[in-house]
Amino acid sequence: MAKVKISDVAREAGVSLGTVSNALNHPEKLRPETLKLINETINRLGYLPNQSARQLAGGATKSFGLVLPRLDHGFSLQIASGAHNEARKHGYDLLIANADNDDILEDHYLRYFMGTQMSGVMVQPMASPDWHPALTKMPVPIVHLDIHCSEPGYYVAADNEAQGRIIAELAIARGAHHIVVVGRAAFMQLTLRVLGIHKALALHPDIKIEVIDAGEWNTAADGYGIGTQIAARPADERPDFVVGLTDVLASGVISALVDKGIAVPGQVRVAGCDGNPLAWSGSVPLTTVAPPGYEIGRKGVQLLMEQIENKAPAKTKHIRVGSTARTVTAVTAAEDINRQELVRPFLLERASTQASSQTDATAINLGAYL
Amino acid sequence: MAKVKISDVAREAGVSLGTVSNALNHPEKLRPETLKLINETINRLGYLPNQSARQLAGGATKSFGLVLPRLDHGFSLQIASGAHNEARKHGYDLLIANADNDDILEDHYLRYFMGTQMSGVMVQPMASPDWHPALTKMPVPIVHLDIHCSEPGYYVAADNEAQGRIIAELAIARGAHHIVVVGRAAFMQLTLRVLGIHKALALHPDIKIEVIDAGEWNTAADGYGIGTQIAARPADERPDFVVGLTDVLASGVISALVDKGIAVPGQVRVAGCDGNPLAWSGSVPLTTVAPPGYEIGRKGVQLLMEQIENKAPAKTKHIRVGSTARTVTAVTAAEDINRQELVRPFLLERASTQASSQTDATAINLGAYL
DNA sequence: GCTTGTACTTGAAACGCATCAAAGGGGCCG
DNA sequence: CGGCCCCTTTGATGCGTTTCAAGTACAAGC
Repeated sequence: MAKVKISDVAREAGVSLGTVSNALNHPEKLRPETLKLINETINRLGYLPNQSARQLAGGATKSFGLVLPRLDHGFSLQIASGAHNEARKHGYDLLIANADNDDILEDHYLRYFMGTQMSGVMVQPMASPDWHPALTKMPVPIVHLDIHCSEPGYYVAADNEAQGRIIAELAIARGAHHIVVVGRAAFMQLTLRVLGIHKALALHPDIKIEVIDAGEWNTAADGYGIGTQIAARPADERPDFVVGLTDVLASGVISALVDKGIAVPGQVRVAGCDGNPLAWSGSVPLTTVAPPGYEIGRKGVQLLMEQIENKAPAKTKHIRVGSTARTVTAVTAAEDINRQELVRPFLLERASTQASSQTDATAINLGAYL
Repeated sequence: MAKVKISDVAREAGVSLGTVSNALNHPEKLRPETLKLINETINRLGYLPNQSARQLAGGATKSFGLVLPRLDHGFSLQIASGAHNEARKHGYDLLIANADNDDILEDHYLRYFMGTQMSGVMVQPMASPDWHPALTKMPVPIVHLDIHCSEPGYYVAADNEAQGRIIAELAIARGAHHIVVVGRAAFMQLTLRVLGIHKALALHPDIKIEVIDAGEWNTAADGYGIGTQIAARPADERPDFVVGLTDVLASGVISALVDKGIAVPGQVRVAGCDGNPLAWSGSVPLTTVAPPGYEIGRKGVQLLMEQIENKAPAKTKHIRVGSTARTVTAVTAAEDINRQELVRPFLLERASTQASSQTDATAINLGAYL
């Protein structure tokens, strides 16, 4: 049961070590008969190249690492999916690690990947990537996903503030008079969404706005609680438009309202803010703003490729990917899964060597989304 | 920007190579001052151990590989989640690869993992694992998940036939007279579910049963189509109980029925068959049979550990994990996520050196589930 | 028959680290 | 002061590859 190594194959095939190696890596250099003989021997012996040795001897392998905060969040999955397809397109493997909402683990896997001679690494960080500047200085290309900060480095993110604006304008278009925003803005992304909502509503002082904290984890149960509370209000204090900062929050709110006999969207409209078609299997349609996770993953790999191919790439590059508002049902969600290759959202790119400040002032044409 | 290696650290810290290595792997062997000095130097230089070299020199690392057919299927995520937690508990890392429904890729990643000196590898295979007996013979522990075949090897699977029985008994308990099963039994798992349903209904000849193919991919859209068709039937030809072989199918059926003005569950009851709380964010509750993905992942890692720790383990071990029927809503689903550590479903284990035939005849006490 | 060139093949030298037998440095006892 | 033992540190060795300069064999051209 001892592992078969390259020297075993060489001896068995009656050729030298280097020839077997060539058969694996530069088959065009070998005479067809030799190649055939070696391949047969490899199969007969069940030889499997030791990746560690290959990497050690040959430098980086064609594979990327992706560290995600959780796997059960549809948005992360869309990122993984986009990154996967783009990586395969360039002939790279993609390995995924689950940090399980634990920043120690996140750091651990990040170091692991960087130490494995991965060609590049991507993270969807839980906190700001100021978090460990040491890693950014490593000689391994790294791209931060779904986050947008002023540190030098490579980032691909959705424009969360724009998402807030989109939702707000949606509410305005629907003639809302009283909006309730549900959720705890614990993460930067959510904070920006709230900011966007406020900015958009600044022009409409007649619309009343209220923000309700939903508990630490923004779960559906939290949403259900808030929904119940809203339902209990006298009709004239009840909002006509509820925004869940997260789709599951919105979903919980809907459940509660419906349970209490309040018509959705008849009496109260509810919108979400995650746009998570992969996870949305609800029978009731939900209008939501969809940050393009798939596209973020794709762009992330492209940035990695760019760093690999250019010897002296820009030190900093920020990409913002636009979002779209849409109504998803289980049916459209399923279609999306098959259609996602076609998605080509509006992109806004900027590259510079030290222009972190520039990238913060961005005007996105919202008209196209509504 | 050249990579810092262990010898750089050693020189800089004024100690020898082996000492730095010890600081990394056997810190207890070092004098505290030395350890501190080395750690400081490591941080100052930004040294990151080369995993390839470590693995090459030191043999297998403490990490497992998991190959999944898709990431956007909640069931696979539950597996990943269970495997992750169990692996971490034993101090192992878990790396995940997405085979993207492509058996070439599945094979590719499997070989990749085996070649990387992983301590063990798990697959949720797309086809039968007869598929590549060569890999099973490799000197790397391997466990097949969610599949149950007669080949020697290690398997952990849900009892899909029992799932069918559970659903059928649920229908009987609800007084169903006419059951429609929706879905294409393209995979072994689905076939077994249908078989279980038929077996359970064999005792009730008065109940009419009908199986409707839903198209190749069993999508929500397919379910919607079938739902529409069911709704269009005259009331007396309409079933009073619909089983979706998949949760998304059931979801599509519900959408269609509701759209056409048929009350669910008033006029027609609908049940699913995936039990996918992680993905279920619908506002309408769905009753479903939940194959314990989390538990399968957990058991998979345990089998891996067993193979690693025992020098001469059983050559074959099949584990079947029971399922539970339950009603999930977005709210309970979210709770499940936090509660999954506690799930301890009914287990049925068998171990033997050549008893592949035994394992096929299994009686599970269904009473406990209903 | 000798030279030059072409097409393959060879094997030794890294790659960066873990390991382990051996050496070093005290402290303690006789 | 010598001998012992224990705790800590050393550095040569090998892990399984890739790479590449050097080698071989053979054919064509003179």
